[in-house]
Amino acid sequence: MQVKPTSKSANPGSSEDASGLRMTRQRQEVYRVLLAQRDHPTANDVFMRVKDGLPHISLATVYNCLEVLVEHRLVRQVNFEREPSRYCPNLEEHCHFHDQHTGVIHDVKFKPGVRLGDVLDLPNGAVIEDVEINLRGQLSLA
Amino acid sequence: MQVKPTSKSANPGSSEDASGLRMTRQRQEVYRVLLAQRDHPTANDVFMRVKDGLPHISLATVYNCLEVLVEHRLVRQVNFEREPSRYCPNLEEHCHFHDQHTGVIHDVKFKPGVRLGDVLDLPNGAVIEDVEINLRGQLSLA
DNA sequence: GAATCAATTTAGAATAATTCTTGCTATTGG
DNA sequence: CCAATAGCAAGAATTATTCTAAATTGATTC
Repeated sequence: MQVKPTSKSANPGSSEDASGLRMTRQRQEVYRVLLAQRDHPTANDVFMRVKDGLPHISLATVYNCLEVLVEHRLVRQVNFEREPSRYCPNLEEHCHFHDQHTGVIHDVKFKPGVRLGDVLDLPNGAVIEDVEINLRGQLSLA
Repeated sequence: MQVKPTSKSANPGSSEDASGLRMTRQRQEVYRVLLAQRDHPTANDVFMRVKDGLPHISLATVYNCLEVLVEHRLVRQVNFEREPSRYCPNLEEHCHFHDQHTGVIHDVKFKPGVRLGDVLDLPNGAVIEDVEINLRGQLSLA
């Protein structure tokens, strides 16, 4: 029934940011919350924080927003074992160290110049799309 | 009702193996299945395979056995994203490459002499208890 | 401004891997 | 043999996440 040309109805120009993502109020808030407190919160943590600014937001929406932000590579999803996913706005190549004493997750950078292929005996022709390195241990004071 | 046919029922004489684990028939079967087909099966995969030899085993028991084997470090638990856990009897230090084209998970060894501390900018005083490295990508034929 | 129309949000239901509970059986040490 | 402990089975419970369906939004075109 639509006689519409619909040429660009789906995704109007000025509503998207550089990564092609429509920045709705909810997505903004979710993203803002992640940037504001970089402690690798879970979806539920984010939910609780976002409610300050958007009291009517639903948990499903938080999940949707996080999913979209991850897809658009503005945010990384961090999984430790089978614990609830955590979210990290640090886009630098880095990995995660879970201090099991404090529960804190630290970002850990690679030393400069390190390349995976130098370190791992990768199968021939392997094209790596994604790397996830998770460490568990503790920070001894000694 | 039965007056105790102890001698050969389920668990012959020496009950524990080197790792202090009581090797029941169920744990044996679970472990055997993991060793027999090293394709990183899920708990449910293991369940189905074990049923050949032990038709009455329950899924809960498979989970229990896997948990115990992991605790005793005879088996490693492998988690990719939030997918069901997989189990790996390869005890060598290694990591995992998930070929998203075939779904196969390959074991990947470190190149000889590589140490984490050489590669990562670890926090001062970090004692690493466990390392998990997961790669995703594909094996290009070219 | 009104109509349009896909994208988005929402609330709640559904899903599914895993864990827990309970009762029972087997095994071990005394 | 007996008591104590460990392990097993079946099914219920848990829980992070996803799905569904209906309502809303908002950019664009008329």
